[in-house]
Amino acid sequence: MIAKVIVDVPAKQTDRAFDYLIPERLIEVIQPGMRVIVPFGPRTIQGFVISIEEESSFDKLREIVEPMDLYPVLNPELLKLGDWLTDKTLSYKISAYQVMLPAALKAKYIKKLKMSKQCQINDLPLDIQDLFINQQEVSWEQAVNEGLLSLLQKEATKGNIEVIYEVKERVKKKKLKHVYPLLNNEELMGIRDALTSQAAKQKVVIEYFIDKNESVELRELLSILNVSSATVKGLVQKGVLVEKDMEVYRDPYLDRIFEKTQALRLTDEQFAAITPVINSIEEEKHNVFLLYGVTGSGKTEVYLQSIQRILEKGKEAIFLIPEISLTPQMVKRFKGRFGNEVAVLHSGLSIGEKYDEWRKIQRKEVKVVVGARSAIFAPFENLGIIIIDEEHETSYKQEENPRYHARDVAIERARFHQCPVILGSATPALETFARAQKGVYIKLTLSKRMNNQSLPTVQIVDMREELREGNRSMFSRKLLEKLQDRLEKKQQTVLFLNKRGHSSFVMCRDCGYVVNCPQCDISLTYHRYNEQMKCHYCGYETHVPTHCPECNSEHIRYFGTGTQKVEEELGKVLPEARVIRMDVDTTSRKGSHERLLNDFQEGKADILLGTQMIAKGLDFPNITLVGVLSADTMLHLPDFRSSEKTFQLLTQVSGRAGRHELEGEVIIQTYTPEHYSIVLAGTQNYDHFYEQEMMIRKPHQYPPFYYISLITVSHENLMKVVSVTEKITHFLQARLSKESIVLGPVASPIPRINNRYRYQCLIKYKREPELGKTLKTVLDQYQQEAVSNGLQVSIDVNPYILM
DNA sequence: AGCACGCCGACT
DNA sequence: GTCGGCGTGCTC
Repeated sequence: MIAKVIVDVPAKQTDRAFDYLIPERLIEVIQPGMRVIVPFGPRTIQGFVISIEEESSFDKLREIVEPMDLYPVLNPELLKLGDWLTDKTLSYKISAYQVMLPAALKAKYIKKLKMSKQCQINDLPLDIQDLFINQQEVSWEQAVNEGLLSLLQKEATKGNIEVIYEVKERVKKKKLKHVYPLLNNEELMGIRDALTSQAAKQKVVIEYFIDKNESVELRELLSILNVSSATVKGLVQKGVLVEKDMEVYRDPYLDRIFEKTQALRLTDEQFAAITPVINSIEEEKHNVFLLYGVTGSGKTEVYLQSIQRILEKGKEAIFLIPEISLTPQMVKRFKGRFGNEVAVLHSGLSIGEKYDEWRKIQRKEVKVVVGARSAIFAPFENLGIIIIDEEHETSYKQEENPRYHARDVAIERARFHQCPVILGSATPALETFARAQKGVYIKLTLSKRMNNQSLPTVQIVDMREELREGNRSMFSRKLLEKLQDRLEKKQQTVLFLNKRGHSSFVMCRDCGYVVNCPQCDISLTYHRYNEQMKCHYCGYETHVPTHCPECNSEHIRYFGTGTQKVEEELGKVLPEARVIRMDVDTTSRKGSHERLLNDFQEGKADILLGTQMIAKGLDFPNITLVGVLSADTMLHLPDFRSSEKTFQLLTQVSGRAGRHELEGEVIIQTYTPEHYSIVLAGTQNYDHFYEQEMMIRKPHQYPPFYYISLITVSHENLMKVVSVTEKITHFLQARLSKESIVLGPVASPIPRINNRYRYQCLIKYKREPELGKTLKTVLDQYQQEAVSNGLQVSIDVNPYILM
């Protein structure tokens, strides 16, 4: 029997199945979807069996060494999905399979040197003999470090030394030692009575098991009975007890009790929204729904009850949520409703923890997965629904290969399972809303907040005006006044600082010189804790200069506003306010995110100050004021979606206020109060924004009117980059239809990263069925060059970031 | 991706 | 004459 195997070598030439002989003893064992260890050239590597066949056209077949799994890690659906993913994202098969699995299943390779069997230690040169005196094998690294590599290689050609390649699992299954008695109570009593008085401790252990004749964790037993492991070992030797390793899960939520919650009564609107979903579930029909509901309109309850119905039908559900809003609050809602039917997958978990959550899914021990982007690949086999909350979030798009969008994968999987998809948002992506308008998706609307609470009132403050009237602080008078008011009323405020596109850079106040990265054409970001400036792209780090390198002025310092700075300023203007700051610095430690939010919820602070991460999901009754310190920082990014992103963010943040009994107020500070995305965020009118934005996208031929694909070329040599990009552009212009637009070559918005120049070519098209093939030819042509001369070509179909 | 094979310059 | 540079091509 032959296994077709995709090997773990992400390269153009190896991006196809290789045939392997299945040895006799493994014929019943090896199945499609399993990971196997195979010889590949001189190495041994990991591979995925994609199918099993009778024969092969290749005549020098080698054998599979061994399987790495007891059961397939990829089911037939996921194997097929891998093909689809490869096709859509122009990525390698192996990368597609790897992205669908937890990182723990990615192989680790070890290279070692070993003395051959026929070789005696005296046959080796003296320098090497030391190495093998006390050990059989020497790691490759050690050989390199001790500079013995060339000597060893010489011996290897003589046949005295062998090079071994080993495939290792990245993560071990966590195991705990358990013990249990082999005998029944009567026999145990017999043994007990036969024990001499010296064996008092053994007696204690036996009595424990007489009382409780079942398996117990060794460590626990030792601590309960206060005996040593030697005691237990003695009994094991006598054949009274047995030890065995029991596999356990690393459960990040182990000691937590989740209060059981019941389904809430739906409002009329919620009921109207859920009905078509339920119908779709009952009819096992594939539909895509857009659940378009204003902030605080109770979308989550609709999700929960849809999932409830899926569980009643014995099916499974995937619930996606952006990493940033995968808060403990959210987890609590799911675990509270569905108990241990829920697995949670997010980046805060260790590799081992993720692996364990994944195995719970694989073994059908859970029915619901709550997770960020990659949870879309949860290995369910009987999927009943996929829900994507905050579907407009850009984090659903993976920015490395394979560059997939979770929304597309969701729809593909749902099509396979003939089940519904719910895309939920108060501010849908323009593409999504357009499809809903066209009837491709079914639009379900929640226009009212729960408890009939009105949306918060929004005021836009012109910061230029403030400046003109002599207020140079970062708080407008209006915001300050409201802040004071909330302090007096003992109500809470959320202050939002949009840092994206506004990181603190170092600038000379005399000549305007900005410190840039010497290798990448972007400004360095100032980090206060070590007084250093760092490049976001290549990691270059340097001290803040004391004098301007251009004009030698001493007035060189950092600009821009960080959360720390705001916190300081707050301390000056409102010294009595208690502030909790949430940003990457204060939430990097595990669990600190949760702790800070808990503190805020419990009223231990008056003001919650933070970045993106507080824009979503916060749902605390006492928040009545939201302040946005600078609304327009991301408006000037070189991205056609910047207005959309600004509107979405402002609307999301505003939605944090007044979600319960108390009414909410929002203050948005801006330097461009006339910009439509800010004006309309003020009225919180998405429909209006949609129309306005569509009117702008249309003449510029941007999505949703056109699809786009982006090709980025990079190389150390600027001329090379330009000429290759030019060639690609011409090639595409010749190949694509007249209706399509090929733009370029142009310098990328980040024209240089790590000393590599970057040029790009943007394709806009409405219908281009052969585009995938054409782009693949471009990749085939130039990816070969990558090895020989360092040219890199990357293609992003439907990019979210044009950089 | 690794690695071997193979063909040309600068050294014992 | 050989050691070693990296261009080329293969891995079931």
